[in-house]
Amino acid sequence: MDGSTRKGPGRPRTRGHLGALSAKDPIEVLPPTAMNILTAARRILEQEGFGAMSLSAIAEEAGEAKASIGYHFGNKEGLIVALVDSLVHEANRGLVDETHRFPMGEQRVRALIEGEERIVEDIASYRPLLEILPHAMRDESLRARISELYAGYRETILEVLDASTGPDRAMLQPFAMLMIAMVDGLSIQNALDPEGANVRAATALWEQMIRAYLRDRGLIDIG
Amino acid sequence: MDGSTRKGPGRPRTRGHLGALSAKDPIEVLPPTAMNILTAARRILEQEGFGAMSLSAIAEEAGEAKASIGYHFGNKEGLIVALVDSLVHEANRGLVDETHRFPMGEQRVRALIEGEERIVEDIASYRPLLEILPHAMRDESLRARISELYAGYRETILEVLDASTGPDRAMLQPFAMLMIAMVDGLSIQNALDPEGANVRAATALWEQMIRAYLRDRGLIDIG
DNA sequence: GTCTATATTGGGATAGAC
DNA sequence: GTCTATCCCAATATAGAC
Repeated sequence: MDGSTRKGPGRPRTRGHLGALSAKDPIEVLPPTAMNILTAARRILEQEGFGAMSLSAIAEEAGEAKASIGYHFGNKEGLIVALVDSLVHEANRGLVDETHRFPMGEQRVRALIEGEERIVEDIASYRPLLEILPHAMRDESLRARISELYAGYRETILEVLDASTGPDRAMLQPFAMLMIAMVDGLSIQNALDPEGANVRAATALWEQMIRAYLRDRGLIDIG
Repeated sequence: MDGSTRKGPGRPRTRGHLGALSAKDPIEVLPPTAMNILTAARRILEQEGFGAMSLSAIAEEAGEAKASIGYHFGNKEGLIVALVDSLVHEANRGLVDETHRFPMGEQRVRALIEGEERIVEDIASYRPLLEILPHAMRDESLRARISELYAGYRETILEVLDASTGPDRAMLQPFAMLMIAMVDGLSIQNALDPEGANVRAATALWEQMIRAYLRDRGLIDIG
């Protein structure tokens, strides 16, 4: 249980605090074996869930020895933390990339909305996060990381709305929360019942409501 | 794995299909030992999560013998199914009770919105569902049950809006989905970061948007 | 119906050779 | 750094006495 006595690089890496959008942090710098293990763990998480992430299953999927997990990540908890870090980093970078391919303004808002609609409709994309959430709520270290991810989401949305600074910021913070909540909430309904729940109609309605709101406030009008 | 060869009452109970709001279905009719086990499992799920629901932990919490779980529920899967049934039934009844204490109209809509706000702000109330969701997505029998729960939610919301029948129904179905999605999504953000995320501001904004929408459509105006 | 005791499996961790 | 072999423990399931 006490990671401080272990050998190898697997001991908890010290890091001041997790910068929300740290440039190229996390894992591409890992030794190849560690990378294999991490991506294997991720595949299992995505396809079979958290409960299926046994060390044996991960080692087999990775084509590495089970003991190598201990060497590189200390223990299972260390592996999970590294995995969450990689998920968080990639998710955040995904949203940023998606929106920044367009110049500020209507186009970028469009890209944001369309990106979110795509996430809602792609069941697999929401799965890893949903698998991790329950554990994150019981583990302070995971909770903080996922929480940073959400803060980064909110920040990106504000930026897309051209409100990352300025007087609109306070007003649009809750709006950003609603945008994110809608993605999560509709993803759940879509995953539970893709047939019965008409997610497309719901996202269309939501888009209408967004437009009405932004127009009323004299903000960007996405026609 | 094959439940068909077991002894005792624990074999999978046949049921035609799960009526969304079946009057008093599920578990109050269980023998006392089974009830103890079920409520104990539930306490553990709420307080320590799905992963902590080992048969030993449940038996200890219930003050019953571990083997009695096998006798009454067949195996662990049978217990989980019964647990989800009880959660679903209670959750649905909760929403119905909450809204039906008022006459149709503005008051009932108010009760709906306030009930949802309370859920968002009460972290514990969302927990059991969030714990179960990942498993429900991998287990068809659980998925169907939770999916019925959501269909029941939608139905209740339509009824509160006085649109369970009639031409408004098709139009308001997506609206009901958004209402539910917002509860789920904001609950997540609140659980992850009660301090950093200003959930009250977000729910207030959402209420504004709801009102504007319903007013525009000439539907119930909740002043 | 309920309990004790046990069979069996699989998980995480690590020692020690290479 | 990597691998094999092993240890220890917890978990599910069930046999069989009561």
